[in-house]
Amino acid sequence: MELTKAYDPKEAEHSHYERWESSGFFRPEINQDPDAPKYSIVIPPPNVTGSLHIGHALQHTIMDVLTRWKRMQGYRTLWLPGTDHAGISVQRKVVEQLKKDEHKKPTDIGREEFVRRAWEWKEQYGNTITEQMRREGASVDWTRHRFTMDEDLSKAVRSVFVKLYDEGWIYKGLRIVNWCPKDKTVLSDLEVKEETKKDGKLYYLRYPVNVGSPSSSVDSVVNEVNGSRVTESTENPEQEKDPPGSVRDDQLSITVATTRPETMLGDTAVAVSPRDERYKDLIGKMISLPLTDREIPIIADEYVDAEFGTGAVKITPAHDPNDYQIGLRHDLPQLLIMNDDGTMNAAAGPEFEGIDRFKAREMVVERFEELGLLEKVDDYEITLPVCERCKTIVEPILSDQWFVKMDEMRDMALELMRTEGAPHFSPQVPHEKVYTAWLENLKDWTISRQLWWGHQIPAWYDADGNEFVAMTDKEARDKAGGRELTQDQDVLDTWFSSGLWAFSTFGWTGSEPPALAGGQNGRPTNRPRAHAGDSDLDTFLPTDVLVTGRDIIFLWVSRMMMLTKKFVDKKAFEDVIVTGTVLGKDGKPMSKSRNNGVDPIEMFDKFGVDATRIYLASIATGADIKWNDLLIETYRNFANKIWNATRFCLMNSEGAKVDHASLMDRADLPLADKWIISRLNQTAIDVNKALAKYEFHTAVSLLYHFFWDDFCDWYIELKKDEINAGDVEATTRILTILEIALRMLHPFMPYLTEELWLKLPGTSADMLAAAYKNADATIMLTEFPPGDARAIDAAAEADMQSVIDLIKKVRNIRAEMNIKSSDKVAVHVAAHEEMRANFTANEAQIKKLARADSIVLGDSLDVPKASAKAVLSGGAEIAVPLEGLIDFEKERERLQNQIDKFDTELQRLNGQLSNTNFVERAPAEKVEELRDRKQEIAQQIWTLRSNLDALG
RNA sequence: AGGCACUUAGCUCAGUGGUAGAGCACUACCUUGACACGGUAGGGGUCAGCAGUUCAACUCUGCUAGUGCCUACCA
Repeated sequence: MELTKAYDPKEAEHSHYERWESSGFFRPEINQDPDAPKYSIVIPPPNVTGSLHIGHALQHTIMDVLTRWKRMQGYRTLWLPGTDHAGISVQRKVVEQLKKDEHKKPTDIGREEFVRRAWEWKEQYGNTITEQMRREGASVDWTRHRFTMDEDLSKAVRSVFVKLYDEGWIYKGLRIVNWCPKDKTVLSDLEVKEETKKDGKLYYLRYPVNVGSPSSSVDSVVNEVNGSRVTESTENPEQEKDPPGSVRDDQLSITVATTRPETMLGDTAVAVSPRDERYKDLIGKMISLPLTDREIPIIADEYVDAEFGTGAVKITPAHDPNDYQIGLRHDLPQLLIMNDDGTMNAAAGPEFEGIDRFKAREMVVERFEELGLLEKVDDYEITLPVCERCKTIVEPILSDQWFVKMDEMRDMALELMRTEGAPHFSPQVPHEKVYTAWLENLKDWTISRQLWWGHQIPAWYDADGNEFVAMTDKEARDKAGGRELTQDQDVLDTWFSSGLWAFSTFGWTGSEPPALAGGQNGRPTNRPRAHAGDSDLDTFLPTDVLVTGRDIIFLWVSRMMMLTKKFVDKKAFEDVIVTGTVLGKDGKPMSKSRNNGVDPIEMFDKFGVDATRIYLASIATGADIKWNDLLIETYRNFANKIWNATRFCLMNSEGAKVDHASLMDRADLPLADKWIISRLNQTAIDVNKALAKYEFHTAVSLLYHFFWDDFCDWYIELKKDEINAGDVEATTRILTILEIALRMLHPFMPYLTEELWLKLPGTSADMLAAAYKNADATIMLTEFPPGDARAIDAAAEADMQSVIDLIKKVRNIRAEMNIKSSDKVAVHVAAHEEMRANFTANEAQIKKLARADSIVLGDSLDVPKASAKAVLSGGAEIAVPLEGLIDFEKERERLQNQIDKFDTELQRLNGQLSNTNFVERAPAEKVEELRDRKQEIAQQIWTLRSNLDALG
């Protein structure tokens, strides 16, 4: 069979996936072993609106490597795919479409029609990412694909809501929430990001105090304050340190500082510190709030920091969370002055009604200036809360919303961490600590959203506003005694349904036991084996590992942990692998605005899926990485190397085929074969260990160097002559070694390895792992090489090292002495008997790779002066006679160089060994090791010196 | 403000209480019957700085500097 000269990834990517999928290879049911242990992963469901980005590719690679590895190990393996309904994102797409196509607003078509169109949108565009996942080679079980708004998952959502409500863990109430005026919905704290504005302003507004019956004491306070602190000039440095008390004597007033002047229209008090001497006597007085006809009190509250600003704070309970709390303490009215779109409402007064909040801000400031009440405006760097998705500045606003009480759930999660260390994070530092700390400070979770797309809240109201929470409207009506009810118009936060993902995807609906018998809700199952008759919930939960990014540890991971514990009484997952961030070429996070994004599909096209995958796997777990195409190129080249190594093996494979028996009787095999078998098994053992620890980069590095350095650079080169000569036994062995190596590479490079494996002579369905007996031939169902410790042959490795050392030393001489590659040399070796025997046994290979025409072995060297020399480890010495070719100056330099290197080491060793502290306190083994080393080096230096002297 | 992490070759990054590594880049040679997406041989590092623990520190501890991330507050 003839392969093309260079590997073309597209060829291999073309057909295998479809065959794998349609053959059911991705399904756990492919496993015929009734006692197979299970392995399960649920995918973090990407948004239906999303398309694949490099972060997905990274996470999917890790999940697929684990899934394929475990499947090959014989586990009943499930990687469950799915998508998230992504409330706001989809809603926005449909709104845009509606506006563009029909110039309509959602309210023009009504809720029912809108939701119908959202489904339509989802059906039409929502599978972009699932198609892209096929390209990635992701071995997910598509027959178990779930969508967060599937009927069963929706049922699960309602069950959870009802249960939490009944237990008092879900409540509805008026709170200050984060409001996005563009999306017109509330957001949870986690959906709000911060943006720093350097050009922010701090406005100082003067509020006149009503002096109904001024007491003299007030006057004196005022005067004192005024006299010592008030200054008009903003340039006065005094003022920076010591802000003005700002109560003026001509018109008694109090100055407040604010970054949001428009909210003064909703002020219902001004607060000062109870310990602030400046204002002590103003407490209880009233203020005529400018631009309104309202009078508001001056109150004292601990919250106020006398040192900050003017020491007086305007209180707007309906538009600021802290003010809200103060308002509750002092029983202040809560005056809402904005509409849901960020414009001012009637309560803001006729002058401002209907005006946008930012325009209103300007107007308020202008009016204050006209009234002589704008004391000053300072530049002020401010961080603003913005909507994570649309970047609109979020407005804190008083609103009636649904919340989940988190204290008990938090305790459950903390308990799991404390008692079981669950989930176990990789890397553990810093995530375990961050996760725990976050839980400890957890606040209630706002779960209602003012959207139409999503799970409508299963709460109904009668005409009097009584609340009925139930699974269906019928149930609710029954509860209400048949009265006419209307359902709550809000939907649930998308993360509410995602929080159930670990168990809702396995058929849990909360009402009945899952379809497949067994599976009582909440029954802990500690059985190690998963049996065919069990429900998915029993079989696959807890899942083994969750692979995700840092950004959703709180948003999703923690909630899934809590809700799964609460409703199924199991851990959602044992481990969490937290991937790092793939940064753009400029070292900054990828973003549209920076235009530094990397499209994984482009990478697939340019370098191949396998090269991209193994590159992504080569990034240390959790580490951020700056993107660099050159690195993928390394693995593109690696793929080509594998391709060509296979090509070489196949070129001369007449009569040979993969045969594992050929590696069994190792004792009689040539050194190179013993050596490569030893290396192969050691690599397999180490790769398995690395994967078990989620050290994917270590596994990649082991495989890369085994394949490239050991297998290609040495083994193939050593065996080349035999194989080219048609030695069937030698070819059988190399094909067998190659086959095992391909299996180890498969989880990382599925397409290439499948393509090549199928081409190897002798591969067939008979070679599949025991659990997959009836499946068609595929590398993905062969056994992942476990590595056999008995095949590790230290003596063979040492002998091979000796041969390699010899060849390298001769090559070095050749290169440094500028010997043409076509010129053969004679190699003289002085070595002890055992070593000589080793060299004799491998003479042909040494001659070939060192380009020597003769090897002269003896006790000592007997060569002309015009020879280049070197020492080998193990006390041997070599010489290459270079009659007429030698450059004595160059040779002297070369020898001196070698001496210098050894000398540096010798100095260090001498230093250590002459230190009595070291000799006495270091482990005897270590001391012995250094003494041996010193002796060897001293000997080598002596040899090199005498060679140098001999040159004259 | 608090917390955490990072700083290793020109670049991108691994790594370890006991001789400092890879890929790319660089230098020289090689179109040798698998592969130029290749081969061979090289050059290149006070492991950010300072102090401490230790027989021994790139590795452990503390401090300093720079970088990045997270959490909270921000009238």
